Amino acid sequence: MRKSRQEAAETRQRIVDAASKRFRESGIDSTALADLMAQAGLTHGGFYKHFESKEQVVLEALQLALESMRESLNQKMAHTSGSRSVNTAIANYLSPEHRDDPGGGCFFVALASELARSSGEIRDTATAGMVALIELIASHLTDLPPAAAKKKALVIVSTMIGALTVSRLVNDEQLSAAVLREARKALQQ
Amino acid sequence: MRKSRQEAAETRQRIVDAASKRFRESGIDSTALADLMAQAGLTHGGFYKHFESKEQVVLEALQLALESMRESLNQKMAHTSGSRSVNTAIANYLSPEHRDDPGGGCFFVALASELARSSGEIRDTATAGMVALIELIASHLTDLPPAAAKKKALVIVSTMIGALTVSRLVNDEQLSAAVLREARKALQQ
DNA sequence: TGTACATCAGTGAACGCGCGTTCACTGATGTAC
DNA sequence: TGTACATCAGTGAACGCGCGTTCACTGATGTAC
Repeated sequence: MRKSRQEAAETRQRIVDAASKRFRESGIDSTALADLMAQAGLTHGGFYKHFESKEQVVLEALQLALESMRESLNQKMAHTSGSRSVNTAIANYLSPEHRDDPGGGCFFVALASELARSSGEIRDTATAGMVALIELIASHLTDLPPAAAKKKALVIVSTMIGALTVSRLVNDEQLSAAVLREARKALQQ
Repeated sequence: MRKSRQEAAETRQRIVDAASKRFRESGIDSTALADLMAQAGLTHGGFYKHFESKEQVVLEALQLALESMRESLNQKMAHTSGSRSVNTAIANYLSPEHRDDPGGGCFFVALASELARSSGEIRDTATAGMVALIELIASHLTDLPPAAAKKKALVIVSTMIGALTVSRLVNDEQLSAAVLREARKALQQ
């Protein structure tokens, strides 16, 4: 039952895609490899034909999610210029749609606690992804000199991550919506 | 080897204390009951003499941590009045000491992702704790009318939680310190 | 107050389950000639 | 281009381990009289 190289590469990609989504939805520890493999239409035994360990697929899933968030924000920000584009990014990030789609959303918020306890390459990759996100926002704050733009971007990113976290945490639809709305209003200008 | 009622109550308290700390340090799933019991100086078998399930000790550990955070903030805010007291709360929350003591700090940040995936009483308790925290902050924003104070408190709490999350997530001491500092500057006034 | 019995906090072994990982096997694909 | 062999993607069973939970047991505490 050997598969062609292309099929194998596609399989591998399907596993990483599934991992990236399921980890964000259910947490890393709570997601079994058998579940990922089933999601990709396979049985669990074949996992190690593609990855050395669970940790490796975590790393690749993280990389994929970070890249995809960066691209998505970049694309949305491309339509407008300067600080208006930052407003667009904020509005997209702090939307009910993002809140209700953890599997397709920000990896930092979906897995903040697990990432904070990680180490090695995963921690490094998460840090690099965070730096890239901050720099992406800062680079669009063209009204400010670079140093001030970076400082402001730190606050914007912190508030975005915190507000999304809180909006997902609470059980109360009204409060959840209010958190997103007020954070948006506070950050946009 | 039966223990007196008082000793048993003390044992129970020790287990909840250990749980509250270890859960925040290592995550709920990653903390074994045997570990909690060892922390309390016991063997694992006795756990069910005090609790019905792991979920129950999670709930009580959460309640304890929320209450303790509320009390600690309240106490620190009592020394000054009005919006100055909010500055004190912000400074304490967004401090390197808090960042470096997850086991004794904010439960929301230490376990955000696990709490967001929880349900039932745990979710309800987390929501109530969040509401209480927001109201605590709002009640000290005496410059503003209540509705505006609550809206502002939502943003303050979001930024505090986000900044602490980011400061713990990144691997880079300078960036971590800058996030805390800039968030503090942005929120204080 | 003292005595006899019931209760129950704590122990340590055991159970059952899920999970990461390994392994022998299959048969289609890739390669060497 | 065709043939023979090597490779290897995927299967499904099995292993080993950790963990939540249960259980029989112990002996000190609590209670009834």
